[in-house]
Amino acid sequence: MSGLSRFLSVLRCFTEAKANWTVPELAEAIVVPASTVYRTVRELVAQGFLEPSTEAHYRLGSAFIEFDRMIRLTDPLVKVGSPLLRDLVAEVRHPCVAVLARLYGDRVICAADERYDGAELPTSYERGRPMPLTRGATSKTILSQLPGRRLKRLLADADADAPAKLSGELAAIRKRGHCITRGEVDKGLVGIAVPVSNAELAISASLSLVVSDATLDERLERRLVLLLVSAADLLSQALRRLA
Amino acid sequence: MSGLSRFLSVLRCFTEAKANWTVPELAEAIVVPASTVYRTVRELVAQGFLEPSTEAHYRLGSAFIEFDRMIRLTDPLVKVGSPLLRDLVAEVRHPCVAVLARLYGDRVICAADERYDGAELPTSYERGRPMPLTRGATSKTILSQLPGRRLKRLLADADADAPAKLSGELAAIRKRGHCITRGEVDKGLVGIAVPVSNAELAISASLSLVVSDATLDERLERRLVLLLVSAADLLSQALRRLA
DNA sequence: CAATAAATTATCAAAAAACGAGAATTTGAT
DNA sequence: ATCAAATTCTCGTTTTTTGATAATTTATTG
Repeated sequence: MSGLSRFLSVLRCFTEAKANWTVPELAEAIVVPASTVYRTVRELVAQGFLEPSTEAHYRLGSAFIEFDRMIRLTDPLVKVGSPLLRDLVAEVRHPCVAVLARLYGDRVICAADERYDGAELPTSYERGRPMPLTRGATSKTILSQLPGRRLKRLLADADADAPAKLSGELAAIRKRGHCITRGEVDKGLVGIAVPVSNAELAISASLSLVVSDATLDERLERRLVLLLVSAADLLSQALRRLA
Repeated sequence: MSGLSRFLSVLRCFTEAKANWTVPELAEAIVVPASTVYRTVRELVAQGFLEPSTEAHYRLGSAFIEFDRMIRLTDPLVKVGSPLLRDLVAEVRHPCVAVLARLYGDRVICAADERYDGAELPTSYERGRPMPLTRGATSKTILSQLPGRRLKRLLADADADAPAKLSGELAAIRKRGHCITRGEVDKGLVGIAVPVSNAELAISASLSLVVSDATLDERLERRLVLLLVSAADLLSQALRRLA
């Protein structure tokens, strides 16, 4: 282990299931001598990525909150997209969650979200949560925009026969301009997504709405697609202005 | 330069003023050979802390969004405090910003905030923004809770004669249980803060309200102090339940 | 599609830092 | 003050990082 990965192997231990670690616990988990982990943890604490918690335990530190703010302030997709999600959800006037997502390594991450006021949809999509690459309208719509070589490499790593399974569907998304999937990510929920891209800023993302399958009729579906397309258009324009 | 600081010297370049960097620019800014910075940037990109942007430029990466989510899900102060801020602001029924802040190295950082619906207060306090250690009710209230030795060391690094200037004021906060400052951070704004602490979780924080000086009369001030004290009490109880 | 410029990665020997086992020290709770 | 646990320190050894340069890849433009 070396360089950054030495630190990440520690940071990645901090999960929702176990958010508090002692040094000996960390040492055992990542199979590294305690004296080394003490040194690593000391550096992480010094930089604010970890902080002391209950005696001898550590938790994630506020540096992440600081850098997250910097992203909210400077990332074009987040900065331009967040207010737009608010408007979109208001126009929808129906329980839903709006999501702006982008590629994140070999997964997709939600970079901004907005819930319709009071909507209690049990959706997996929430800001900062990595999601599967090949399931759901949000992810597939992102994949549909990737250049061939990049897509191929990505899918090869994910799943040997993914390219074959997906290529038809991705072509359909490119043709139709949107993607609708039912229950692929969360049972009983429908995802409707449209592409958002800006080559200059190296952004290929998707804008999507998640609604309950039960409350979605054809008429509403058509309306949501139209709203999404128009919102994505505004977003793309705003991004072009930034570039 | 070595270890983590090598990576941080790159990440700290990404600011609101300049959020996009090329490798040669970074190399010049931190005075390190380009070939070294290329390697450093590559590692940061691989871990998601940077991502490619406009041709040959880089911006902060989504890993920060991911870790920030983990903090929102697991940090006791943020997790318990956020819903409480919402309730507090609703009860205030007056333009204000509620802030939950904690110590962050030699500064104070806002870990959660909530604006009264539609309030346009031009306050500096916002989630993730580091603030000065010795100015404003929010910071002073945190300082007032620190053990003597820690406080001394902290103030010595900040300002040679800070201990003398502040000790009286901090004692007063400990006695009264709250702190009110006018225009110390933002002109025309008043900060009202109460301590939030839990020794078991190693939390010493403050809960505060920022309101416009012009709209604050004595009667309102008393009400806000009472609301804060009661909210802080609820928060402390909830934290004790977690510990 | 070739030509060109720019960005990025690879190479490799010298220099520096990390490693890890154990000792020494600090810290925190009685 | 005492004790146990946590943390830092020490230091020879091993491993990585470093940085100048060369090689390669990538993107652009005629």
